[in-house]
Amino acid sequence: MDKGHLGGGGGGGGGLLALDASPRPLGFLNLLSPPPFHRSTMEADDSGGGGGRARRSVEVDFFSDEKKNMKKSRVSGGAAAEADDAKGPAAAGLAIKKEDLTINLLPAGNNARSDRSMVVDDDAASRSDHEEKSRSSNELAAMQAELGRMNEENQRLRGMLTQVTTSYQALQMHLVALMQQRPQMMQPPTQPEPPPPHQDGKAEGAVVPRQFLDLGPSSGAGGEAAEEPSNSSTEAGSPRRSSSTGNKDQERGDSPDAPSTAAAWLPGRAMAPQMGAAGTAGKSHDQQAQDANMRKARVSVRARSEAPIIADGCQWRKYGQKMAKGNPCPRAYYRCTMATGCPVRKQVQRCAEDRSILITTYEGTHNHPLPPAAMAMASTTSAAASMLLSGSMPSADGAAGLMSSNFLARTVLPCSSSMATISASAPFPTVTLDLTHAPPGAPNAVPLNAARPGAPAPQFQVPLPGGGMAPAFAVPPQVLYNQSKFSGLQMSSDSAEAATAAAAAAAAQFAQPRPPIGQLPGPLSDTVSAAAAAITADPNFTVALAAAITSIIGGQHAAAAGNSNANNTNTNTTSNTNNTSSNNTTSNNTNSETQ
DNA sequence: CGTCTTTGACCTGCGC
DNA sequence: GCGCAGGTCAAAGACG
Repeated sequence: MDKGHLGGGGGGGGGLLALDASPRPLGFLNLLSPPPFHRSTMEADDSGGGGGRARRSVEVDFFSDEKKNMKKSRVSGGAAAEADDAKGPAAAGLAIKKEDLTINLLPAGNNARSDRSMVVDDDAASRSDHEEKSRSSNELAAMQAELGRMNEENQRLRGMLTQVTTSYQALQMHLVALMQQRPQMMQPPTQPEPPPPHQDGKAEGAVVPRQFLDLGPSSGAGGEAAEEPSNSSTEAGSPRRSSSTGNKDQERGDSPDAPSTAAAWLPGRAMAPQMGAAGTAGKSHDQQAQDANMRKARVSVRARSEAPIIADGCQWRKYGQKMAKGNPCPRAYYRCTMATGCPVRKQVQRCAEDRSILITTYEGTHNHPLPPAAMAMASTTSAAASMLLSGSMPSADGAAGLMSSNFLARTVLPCSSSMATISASAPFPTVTLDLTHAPPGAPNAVPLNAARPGAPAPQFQVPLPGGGMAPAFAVPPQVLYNQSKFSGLQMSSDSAEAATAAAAAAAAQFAQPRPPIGQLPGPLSDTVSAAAAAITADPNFTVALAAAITSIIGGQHAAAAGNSNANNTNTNTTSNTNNTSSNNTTSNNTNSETQ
């Protein structure tokens, strides 16, 4: 049954449901990616005017508002644009909060004033009445004072957020740069040019640990990154062996060197060629095997969602659909289109047992800058893949490796042994992040789309830590936390630190935001609580607040370390991250515990 | 007209 | 060697 394609999926494109769900699951926050605010996915853009992407899929984008704004700047490529948007939206989000605040609270205040005026004019008012008025005006004053404070706080947080966003962007770019560089360094085998002094990651002592940690992105010699050395920005020009990932032509092998390149990252057919012909190019068998595995490493995310696809911040193009054996639901194949030659692909399929569960499997590492919104997922997946590969690399030591991987999984997700599973038995090593099960203490498996009853089938935003990108699931805090830890521990790579930091922030987010609000003391408590409730009811506010708090927390950490948040991160990134990672991880734990 | 989705055909790997 | 299944290609059609 080769032709197992579903006849219909979207039938010609119907329409993308760019639902603008104002009510967003409070649970989702993308830490590192400041842009959680504008989480507008590229797909969202499409819904607007761009090409016919509208029909792409029924993704729910909670940030469609921002999206609309972004739409104008839509962009083709926009990494830079994204960055800018990241800030803008974020600010916008905060601004909105203020407005909401004003809307919710001022009315009461105005009324109060009116009442007061009336009281003044009305001498006949009873004394008790007068007292009551006075009291209310006092309350009003208090409230206003409180409001003012909140506004100031808001401003402050906004500033911090902006700062963090900036730092984040810088870090991201730095990471990308590193990722691009590394492949080149590790590619000597396939490149005629004389290898730098220590090129080979395997040979270089200093690099070894690093490689272990960096698998994801660089995938060292083999990862997609390796395949696409540095074509992220200038893919077209570089002579680079037809940047495997390059354009379709190249992918298809049209290009002269297609065999080695195109095949390089093409899963099915690529592997063989890679290991065979390409392999002969010069890599040792071990190296080849390693590369192959890296390429094959997959990260699967299981989450409940009614949406056909999760918005992970990246732009995907569907290139195939097939019925998979043993599952009545079709499997859809998507390819990242944010960059021409991006090797990243993902498969989306619903769980046969529980169709409410969406299984998204990522393969490969982006070879281009990612919008903040996409950083979390990307980093997480690459980190997970890295961990997986490093731990289960057949060539290294199969059994032991696998064991260590599982160990890591357990270690990383102590709260839920089922949260993450690592399988090396499959055709390709796969890490499965199961977000369908809430860890102990958590409300319980929270249907992502059910996070908010009234909300339209959402797409969950997965606050994956990794450097930021947050895929898209509205997961329960606990889940996020675990997720964060998972990523944090897993990633030893540059992104790992970011991820870790994000994780910490995430943990903190859920931990700190609300309590304070609910703890407002005094007679104002009721009123303020009501107002706060109204305000916090707005997902945007929650997100913004969480992000702000996150930034604060991050700042504290940084301060502790004697560096700014950005510096801290950058430092980690540039230097060897081992210690840093662990530190960050620790921080995460601490934060989470705090909560 | 350009871009994206659909979907039948094709390729490749794997088990028997 | 054969059949099956997974994965990808690419022509055709749909959509804005």
